[in-house]
Amino acid sequence: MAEKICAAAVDAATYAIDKLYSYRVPDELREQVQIGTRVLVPFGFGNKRAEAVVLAFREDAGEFKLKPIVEVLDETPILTAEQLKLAAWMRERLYCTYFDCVHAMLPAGLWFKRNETYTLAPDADLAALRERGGEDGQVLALFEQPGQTLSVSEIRDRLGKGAGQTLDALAGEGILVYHSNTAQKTGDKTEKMLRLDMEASEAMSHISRRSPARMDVVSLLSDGGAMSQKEIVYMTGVSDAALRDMTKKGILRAEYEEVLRAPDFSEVPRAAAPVLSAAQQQAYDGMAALMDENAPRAALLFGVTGSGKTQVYLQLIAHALEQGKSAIVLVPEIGLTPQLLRQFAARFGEEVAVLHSALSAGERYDSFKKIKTGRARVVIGTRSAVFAPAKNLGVIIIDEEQDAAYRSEQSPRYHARDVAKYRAAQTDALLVLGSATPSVETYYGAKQGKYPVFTLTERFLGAGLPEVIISDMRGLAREGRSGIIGPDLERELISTLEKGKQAILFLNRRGNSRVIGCGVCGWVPECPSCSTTMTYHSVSGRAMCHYCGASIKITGKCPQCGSTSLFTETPGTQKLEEELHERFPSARVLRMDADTMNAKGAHERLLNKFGKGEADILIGTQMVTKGLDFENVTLVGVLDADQSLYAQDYRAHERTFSLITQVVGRAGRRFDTGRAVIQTYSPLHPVILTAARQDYEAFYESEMQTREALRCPPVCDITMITAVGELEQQVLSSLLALKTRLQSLMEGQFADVKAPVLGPAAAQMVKVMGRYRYHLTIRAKDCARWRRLISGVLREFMQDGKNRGVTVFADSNNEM
DNA sequence: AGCACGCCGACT
DNA sequence: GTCGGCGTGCTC
Repeated sequence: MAEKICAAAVDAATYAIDKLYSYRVPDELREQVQIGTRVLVPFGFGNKRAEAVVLAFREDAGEFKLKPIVEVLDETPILTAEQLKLAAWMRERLYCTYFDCVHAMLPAGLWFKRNETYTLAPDADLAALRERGGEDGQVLALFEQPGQTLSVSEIRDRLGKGAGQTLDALAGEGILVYHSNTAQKTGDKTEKMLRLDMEASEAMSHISRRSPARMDVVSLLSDGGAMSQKEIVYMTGVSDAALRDMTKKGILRAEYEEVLRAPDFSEVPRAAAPVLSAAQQQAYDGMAALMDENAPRAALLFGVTGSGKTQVYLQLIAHALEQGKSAIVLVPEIGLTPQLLRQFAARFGEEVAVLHSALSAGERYDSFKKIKTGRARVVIGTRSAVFAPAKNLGVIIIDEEQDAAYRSEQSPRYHARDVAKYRAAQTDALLVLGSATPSVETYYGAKQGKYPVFTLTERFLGAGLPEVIISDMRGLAREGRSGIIGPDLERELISTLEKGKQAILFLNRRGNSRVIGCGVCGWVPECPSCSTTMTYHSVSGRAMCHYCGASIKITGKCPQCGSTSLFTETPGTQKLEEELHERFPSARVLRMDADTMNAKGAHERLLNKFGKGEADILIGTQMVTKGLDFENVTLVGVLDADQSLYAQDYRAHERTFSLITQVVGRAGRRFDTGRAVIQTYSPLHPVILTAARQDYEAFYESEMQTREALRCPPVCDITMITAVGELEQQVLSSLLALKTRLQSLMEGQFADVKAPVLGPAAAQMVKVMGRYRYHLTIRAKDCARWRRLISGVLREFMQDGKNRGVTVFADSNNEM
C-alpha cells in the first residue's frame, strides 16, 4: 500500500508562512487520521510539537521529506466538512491563517494542555551515557536514574530553549522515550484565589520594607479572607510575579474556585406556544414559508423595541424543530440575559444549549457536544455561537443584528452576520436579521431587494411610543445652572416621582471614568505605555489605565509639585448619583455600572430589586439599554446624547441613533404612556431628531446620503491595514514602504483594482501597552482580486526582515 | 512568531 | 582561544 499523506493546518504557522503542510501518516494511525481530526505534529527546526487539523489527503508529497504525525487527538472528526469549507472561506476573506479559523469554531474546552515528557530508558547505562559531552551530556545529567521521567517544561527551565533538538536526537537513539499526555484544559473553569497562609503580622515580617506593594497585599488579605488574583492585582497594583513569589515563600496560599455554573433549566416550567398578534403572525407566516423553500433565504424582521420579536423567533424555531431541523439564535453580549434564557428554556427545555464566553471551558465543551450529537437542537449564544455544529440547520436568527458585538476584534476578524449569511446559504437555511434599528448595510440590502422585510410596528399589548422631549442644553452654564441634570429632565423627574413611577437615566459613555488631577500644577496621571489619562478608582485608591491595567497609588499628594490640592472629577454615574441625592433626597437610586457590577450575579440582583420597585431611579451606562422590561418605568432620560455622535468612525451616527431609539423605547412599555428626555447640545442634528421621532426611514435616507458622499459601506468597502510596533519611527516607515509597494502594484499588475491609499494615520489610540499603531485606509470593492493584492502585500511585508518587530493586519469594513 | 545558524566583539 | 551579542533565514 502506498504511504498515506495528509495536509494539515498547523497552529504554529504564522500568516506569513500559512499554508497546508503535508505529513506522513504512520500505518498504525491510518484508521484514526481522518479529515477533520486534530493531530500533533513536529514542526520547525526543533520539531516542537504543534497542534494541527487534517484538512485533506494527498497523493504525492512532491520534493519534501515528510515528517510523521505523532499523535491523533480526536477519536472522531471534530469538524464537519461544512465547517472545513467555512474555514477556507473565512481564511480567504479575513487575512488570517487556516488555524485561526478552525480555532474560532471550536470551544475553548476542547483545547488541550499538553504535558510532554521524556523518560530515560529503563535499560540505559547511565554511567556510560554521562561520559558524553556537549548538549547530550547536559541533558542526561538531569536524569538521576534509568526510568526517570522529566517534563519538557522542566528540562527547558533548567537548560534553556535550545534543548529541543538534542532531546529529539536522544529519543531517536532510543535513550529517551518521548511521551505526551494531553489532558483536557479545564483552566478557565476555576479562578485562582489567594489567601494568607500565616498570621498577618508574621507575613509582614517576611516582607522587605522596600516592597510596599507586597505589604498592601498582606493588609488587603489580613482579615483572613480569600481574593481572586485579578482583584488583588487591581486593588494593589502588585505584579503577578510578586504574587507567585509570595506563594512560593509560603506567605500566600492559592486555591482554585469554580467561577461559573452552566445555567440549569431543569426547574423552569414549560410554557405553551404564545398567542401571536396579527402582525407577529403575518411575519411568522412569511418567514416560515421562506424556510419551507429549503433554499438560501434571508429576511429582515424590523420590529420596534417592545414589539415582541422574541415571540416570532420562538415560533420560527418551533417550526424548524417540527421539520426535524435545528436553529441557532445569536444575541449581542449584553443581550444574553437570564430572562431571555428562561424564555427559551420554558419553550424548548432540554433542547436548548447555551454558548457564550462567560461559560467555563468545560461548560462550553458540554454544550458543544450536546449540539454536535444532536441532543440539543436550539443553540442560543453570542458571536461565536454562529459556528455551532448544529446539524440540519433550519434557521439562523441574529437579534439586534446592528450590534457591534457581532464583530470580532481579534483574528479571525469576522462578523457573525457574514458567517451566518454564508452558512445559511451553504445549508439552505433561513437567515433572520432582527432589529429595531437595522444596520445601514442590512437595510440597504433589503432596499436592493435581496431579502424581504417583515415589520412589527405595533407595540406589545398596545403600549404607546413615549412622548419625547429634546432638551436643548446649550447655554445652560451661562444661565448659572450647573450639573448634568437639565431643567426639562428635572421637571419630568419630579412629576414621575410624585406619581410613584420609576425612571431610568442613561449615560452615554463607557464605564465610569473618574479623572484625578492636581489643582495647582495641572498634573494628571498619564499611562506610561498607552496614550491615555489614567482614571481614578476610589475602591483601590489608585489611578489605573483601562488599556493595559497599569496603576499608580494616589497618596493625596501631587507627585509633580507636592501640593495636596488633588481633585477628582466624576463625569460618570457616580457624579450623577450624587447630583440626584442632592436634588431628590428622598428618591432611592440604584447605580448600574462597571464599579457596582463586579460581584457575581450583581447584575441580576440589581435588576430584580429595581423590578420589585425597591428603587425609584436606575442609572447606568450602555448596560441599561437592552433587554430590560419594567412595567412601572414611565420616564427615561438620555443625559448626553451627543457623546457618541461625533466619534471619528463612519458608524458613529448609526450607533447614536440605535442607542437613543432603544433607550427611548424603554419608557412606557406597558399600559402607561411614557416620556423620554433627550439632553443634547445639537438639538437640530438629524440623528437626534429622527431618533426622537423613532423615524428609522428618515434616518436611513439622510445617513445614506452621508455614506455616499464619504464613500463608506454599503456604497463602498473600506479596507484598513494596521501596523503595530514598539518603535514609532519603524512602524511609520514600514507602513509607508507598504503603502509605496501597494501603489506600485496598483500601477502595474493590479491596475484593475487601483484605488487611492490614505495614510499612514495614527490610530485613535496611538499607543497601547507601549506599542504604536498606525493605519492605511483604502476604499475599494472587496473582491477576490482585491484580497489577493492585500494578502500578497501583507505576506511580503511579514517576510521582509526589515519589518521585524512590526506586526500588520488588515480588515474590511471595520469601525475606524 | 520561534528557533538555529553564523559571523563579530569582549573577556577568561 | 571561547562565550554570547543579534542579524538572517526557515518552518511539510
